[in-house]
Amino acid sequence: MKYDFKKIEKKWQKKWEQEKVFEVEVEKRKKKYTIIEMFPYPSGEGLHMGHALNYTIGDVFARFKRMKGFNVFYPMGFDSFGLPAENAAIKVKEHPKKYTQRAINNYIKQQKALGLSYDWSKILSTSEPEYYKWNQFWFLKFLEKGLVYRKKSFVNWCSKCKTVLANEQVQGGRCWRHEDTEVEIKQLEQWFIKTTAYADELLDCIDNLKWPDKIKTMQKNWIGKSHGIEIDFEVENSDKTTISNVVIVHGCPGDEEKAMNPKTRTYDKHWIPWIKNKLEKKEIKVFTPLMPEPWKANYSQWKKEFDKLNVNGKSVLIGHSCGCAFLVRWLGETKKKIKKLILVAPWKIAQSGNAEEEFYNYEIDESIKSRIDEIVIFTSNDEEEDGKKSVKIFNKLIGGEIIELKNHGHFTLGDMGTEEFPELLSKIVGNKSWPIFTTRPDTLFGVTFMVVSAQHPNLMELVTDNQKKDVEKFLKKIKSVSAKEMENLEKIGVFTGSYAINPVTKNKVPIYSGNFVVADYGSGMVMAVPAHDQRDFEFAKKYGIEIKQVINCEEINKKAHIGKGKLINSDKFNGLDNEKAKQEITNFLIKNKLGRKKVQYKLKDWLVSRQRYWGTPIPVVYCDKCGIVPVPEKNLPIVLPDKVKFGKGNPLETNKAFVSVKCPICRGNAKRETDTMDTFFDSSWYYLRYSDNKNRNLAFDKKKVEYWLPVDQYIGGAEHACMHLIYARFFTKALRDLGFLKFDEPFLKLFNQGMLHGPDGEKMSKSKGNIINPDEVSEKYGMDSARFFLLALALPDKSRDWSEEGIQGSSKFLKKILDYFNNVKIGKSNVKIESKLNKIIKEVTTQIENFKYNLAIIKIRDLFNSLSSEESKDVLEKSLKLLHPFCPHITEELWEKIKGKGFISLSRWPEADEKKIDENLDKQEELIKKLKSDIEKIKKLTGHHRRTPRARNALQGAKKNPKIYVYVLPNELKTYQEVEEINLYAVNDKNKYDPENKSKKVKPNRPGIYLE
RNA sequence: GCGAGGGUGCUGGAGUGGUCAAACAGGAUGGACUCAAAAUCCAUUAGCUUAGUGCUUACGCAGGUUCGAAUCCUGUCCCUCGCACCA
Repeated sequence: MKYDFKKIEKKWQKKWEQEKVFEVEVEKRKKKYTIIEMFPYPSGEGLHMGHALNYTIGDVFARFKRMKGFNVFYPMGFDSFGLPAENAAIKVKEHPKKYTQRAINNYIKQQKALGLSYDWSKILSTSEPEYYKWNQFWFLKFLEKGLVYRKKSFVNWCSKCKTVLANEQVQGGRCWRHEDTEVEIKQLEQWFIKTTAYADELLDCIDNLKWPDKIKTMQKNWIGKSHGIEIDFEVENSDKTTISNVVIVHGCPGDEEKAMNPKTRTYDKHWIPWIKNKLEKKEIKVFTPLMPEPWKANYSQWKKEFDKLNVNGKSVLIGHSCGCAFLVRWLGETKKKIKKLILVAPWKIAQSGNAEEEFYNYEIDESIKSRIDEIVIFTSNDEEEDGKKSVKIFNKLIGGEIIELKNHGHFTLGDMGTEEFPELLSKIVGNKSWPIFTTRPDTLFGVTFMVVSAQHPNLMELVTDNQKKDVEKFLKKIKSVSAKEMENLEKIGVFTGSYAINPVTKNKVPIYSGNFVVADYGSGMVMAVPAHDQRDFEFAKKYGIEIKQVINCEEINKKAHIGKGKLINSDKFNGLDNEKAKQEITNFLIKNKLGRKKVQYKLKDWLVSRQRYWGTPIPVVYCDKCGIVPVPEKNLPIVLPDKVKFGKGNPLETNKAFVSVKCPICRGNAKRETDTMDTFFDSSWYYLRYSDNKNRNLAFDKKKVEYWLPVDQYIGGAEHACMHLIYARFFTKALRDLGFLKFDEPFLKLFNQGMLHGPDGEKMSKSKGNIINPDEVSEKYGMDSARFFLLALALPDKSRDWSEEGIQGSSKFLKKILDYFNNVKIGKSNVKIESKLNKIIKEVTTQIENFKYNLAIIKIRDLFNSLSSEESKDVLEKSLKLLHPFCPHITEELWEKIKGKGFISLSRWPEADEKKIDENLDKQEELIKKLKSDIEKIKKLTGHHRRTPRARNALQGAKKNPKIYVYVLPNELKTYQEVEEINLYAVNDKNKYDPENKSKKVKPNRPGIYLE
């Protein structure tokens, strides 16, 4: 019979939709099960068969869990912001909004045609203001909490995407979207999210997740936690010890210090005496002038005092707090040239400062930065708000490097908890000390050189005039290396001219710049121990650097010695086992304040700003007076303007109406941020929004989120291991700490589906022309056939190739089932089939539970193949149910036929009845099968149809169409009873007819056969 | 280089100590049906041999453990995926 699959599919898809079969609501009493597939980016090209496979894998699971009695939450949405829409807009001149809407509509249509059981009422799309309003909301919350910050740093830029990229989006030095495009390193100011704040928790929770091990290890490696020690190495650059003097201007204390004597007052204390002492030991002249009446500081009085000092082009000026305000004003007025200006916790806000108002109220002269070699501003994460504002004010006009330290408050003794301020010291003397991270302190005595990253921002500070040419040549050379060569690049480097001093041996070792050191891991410089590190070894061999053995082993010739051993050449640590030495040396360094224990992560903060249009606008404005100002929550969403000009850079920049705004604080003129958010921001929390997708007042209702989330089963590709999946985990934790969520992890279980390749075994792509279109397949064979075929092909997490014959086979099988149900007589079933059915129910249930769909399908095939022309209604129903998750349409159709009403989609999954399972029946069946096949063979060889040469041979000496006698053991008589066209005897049968004594050879399960 | 997972018949892919020449499917070959084809059904599909039981060779390669290995162990080669100079 012919079947109109398309008609059946349409019929049921319509019914499911009309009767809202898959729509769910919070039902406190029912156990929920949430299944979410990574939502797609709606591409204009529509779905191909590979997508169909991905969704079907989830759908089978959802249908199964639903039948198992769970309140199944299975929504779908669209990750609709993103570059392709914008690029299409530029190319075909269609607005991204239109393009996206069209693509989404097409997706929905296609997805519905696949027979997926989504609850479409929960749909969302990230490019709608109702959604991205909450992106902006989260951004502001993060900002408040200090989880978002803006920083100038070295970032990755893709020239094709025309935007910066997050670390996670750079793969092997290339853009994740453009495998042929090497990213450029640029120094830019960008927005970052402090994912590193959760590095430890992200790492620790991984083990509790039921995720594929592969993904778990990938994430662990990405976070890359390692324990080690940071050792301070003094760095010497003979060219740069050219400071004539250092002047430190203290801040302004409150009135209470007026009466205090020099011993008890604090304003010229905290780190000032310490730094003075340190510098004087290095024979640097230090002035720490006491300014007149600092509790009511007056600029001209201070100036009089200050002018007494010899400030010249080689001076370093340091200010603390309002001392900074003084220095900047003084530098502006006198137009003096100096070497360095260092502002420590600067202050420029009159209302909250201790000095007279006129002291602060002056215009900063921007030109001073042209007269100073280096400007540095120190601040702290826990500085007061006005202090932070002051930093921004100074930085905006005179620039300079901002160094934010942790828990230093206003850099007074109480705030810092110590008078030591080594960061300042190193800034004054020009990075005189570098902290070096190592996990091998046991080899410290074997350090024979240092290597600093060629990309390090402070590299040039180490380079002496003599070496400048060489270094520049080297930098040029490594820049021209193509991405391909990067893969097994030779380690090369160049001497910088500077030396480092080993803190324990006091040996002077050369500092090289090398292409194999990562700039932003550790401090960007490594201590090299060529005897015990392969990389260092190669480098040392190449440049003829000394190789000093410190762990006892054989002569080192071709390879470094990496393993264990006892220490040698290591002074008082000699003879120690190297593992033991690690601890001892670490303790020694800590005791002598030469180093500290350090945990180092590979994970970096997430760069979220993008210089593109089609994304969520970042909700801040830049005000000339107030600096960076967050947009008040009540003004959200900041809607992306429709009317923009595409083509040159970010269209938002040229949109005046969007850019020019009033400052929310001072009402003055301000500029809106034109960067948009990385679309991974959108996808970091969409699963939460599903639970309450229409809420206009909240991102989601707490009760709804708490019922439906976290996701029980998440399904998606492995390519997101270190991107989406880390961001989403971070988000969940951050929102938890902001009080929005109660759980720690978004996705309890994760399944990675495999990929569907084209018939040629290649990845499906338009350019290869091997794309299989689901619409066409469904037209030809029906969607159920396609689903059945795709899932039968391989384990769902393995990749597979599409094949036309394959789907024909599946289609045949389904037709057979339809035929069978059209002809089957409903009556009684025998014990055998009952046993088989129950056994298979048991197997299929666990197989689906464990995503072994292909094995489940094998069993289901076996089951249907064993059904006879008459079966009980119960057997038929249960069999259909087993098939339903895979082939939802035809099973609904057949269900209607035998049951008359209701949806099989909503029926209960069958339970296996253990009592009915009889293992022996199976074995018996096999024996019969074997005997039947033997008889078949004999008949063929002796019958009329002998067309093969073999059959002709075999016939010699045998009668045509002989009678067949079969002898079995008496207890097996019953087993073989049903084999037709033979004469069956038990070996001890009285009536036996056995001229050749065949019965003597009969063994258990092995009948004897005699032909007459 | 490191980490993870693999290598089974013509193909996809089951199988983790005997019941395995190896599920299930696809392909191929032969047969039944038919005037013929498609569809359907049946059989065969490592080699030799027998009516049948039998024998030989096989689960990347080479060894080992065992009464017995696709399955356990050791070494080795190859493939796929991920990270990539992380100190």
